[in-house]
Amino acid sequence: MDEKFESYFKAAVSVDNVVFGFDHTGLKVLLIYRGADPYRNCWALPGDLISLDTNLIDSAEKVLQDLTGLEEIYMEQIHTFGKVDRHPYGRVFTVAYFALIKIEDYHLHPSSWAEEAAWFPIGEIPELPFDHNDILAYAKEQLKSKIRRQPIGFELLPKHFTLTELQNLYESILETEFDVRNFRKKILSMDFITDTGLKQTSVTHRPAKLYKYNAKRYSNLINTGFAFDL
Amino acid sequence: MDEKFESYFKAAVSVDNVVFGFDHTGLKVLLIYRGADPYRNCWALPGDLISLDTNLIDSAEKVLQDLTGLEEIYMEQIHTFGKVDRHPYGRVFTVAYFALIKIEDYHLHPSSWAEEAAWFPIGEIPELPFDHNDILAYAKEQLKSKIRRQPIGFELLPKHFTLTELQNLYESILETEFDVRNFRKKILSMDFITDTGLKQTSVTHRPAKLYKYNAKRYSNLINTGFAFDL
DNA sequence: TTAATTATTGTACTTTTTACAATATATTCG
DNA sequence: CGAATATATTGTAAAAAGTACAATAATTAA
Repeated sequence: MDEKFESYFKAAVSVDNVVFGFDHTGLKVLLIYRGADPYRNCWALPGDLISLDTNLIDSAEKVLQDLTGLEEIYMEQIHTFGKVDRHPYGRVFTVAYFALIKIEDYHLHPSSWAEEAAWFPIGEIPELPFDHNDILAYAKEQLKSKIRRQPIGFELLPKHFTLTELQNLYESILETEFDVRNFRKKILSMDFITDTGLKQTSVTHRPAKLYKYNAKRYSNLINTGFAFDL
Repeated sequence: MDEKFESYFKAAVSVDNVVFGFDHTGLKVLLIYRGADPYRNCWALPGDLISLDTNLIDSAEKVLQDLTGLEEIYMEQIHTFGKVDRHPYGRVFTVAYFALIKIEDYHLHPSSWAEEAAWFPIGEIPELPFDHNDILAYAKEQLKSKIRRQPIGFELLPKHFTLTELQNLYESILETEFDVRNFRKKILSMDFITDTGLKQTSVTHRPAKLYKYNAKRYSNLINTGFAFDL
């Protein structure tokens, strides 16, 4: 390699994950409490610098797996942030991902980081270090946009869910309201949300039917030119 | 900074631009003929390594401006590629952008690179170095998806265009066909493509009316909750 | 048995999408 | 100058999708 290239090879690249979760109180984001400099003792997005011998996507997945203990998490790269002064230690580009996890599953597998992580309601995010507030805002917009056109909402719900839960999820993320009858009609007409035959238990009122997402049917539909849009 | 961080600061980051153009023969991509190593004497996406003192977006814009001489080019970041072995000189992440330019304007401002750049029809792209073929494929998908929901098709057409040209553009990019009457009805009903009062000249048949995109009307519509979708 | 709570379902109306072909306006050529 | 050629422009009826709206059903708790 020519010497003139050397000056370029002095940057670092990190990944930062915006991890979304959902429960009956609404949409939440997983933040970690930093135990090391820079910005020690701050809440921040979970992320890490990338080792030179690790692929980008592997690095993003590893951060999440260390943090949650979960495998097969829905992740998507959303944007790369590269302002010159965004990191105090030097030139650090960060590649942001968003991830959707089922909060229940997360509680089942606490990891070494568990004590230092917490869910924050989307409306109560504190001031974060670096440009993490920007990243989070960007991720939220992406989620709003993606969830309308791709069947990813289910990633935030238990495997079996009620239509009311599904509607609450959409209303919460899209910050809007749907008519109960029309919402159900539309969802069920799409034919890839199927009745499990089961019902809620331990509720103090009429139990709702439990449904599940049928990925196979969805991909069949896609192949016929169908486009999900809510 | 702690010494343990030093090993991370040895990566380089580049930008690569997928520049789309359109003429009556269809969608085209601008490639450059590399005059320097690595991959000297190959057609490739126009891109460059990022200096440590340059913001990401500025770097992407500079590459395009050097190449085309144009200012105010429509650009959008699409994805970051970071496989370990994608560059022969070391660990290089690349942030890909797509850009839309009016081919006519480009011809008006040849730059220092002009002799080494050429438009390739989207269906006749040669084998490219690095992972540029992957980047291009990704960009093409993004374009297909974006052009349906955002009024960016006009960036590829002259300021004044006919509805037939507009329809050809959409049909070409989306690889589908529209009914002439329905297409025009839909486009014109959106109310932000306005008649200039002008007509084509120098055509050997009935001249078509010339229209233009009205950005102000579009943003007004957006504020009323309107969503473009073709 | 009644009260309380949430789940579930249908219909008429409006809007949007779709399918489909004849007429209009310009140039070129004989 | 008229005919041939080439593309531009326009409407309507039928189907599908979206919207607005409220009564009944199923369960637990008192």
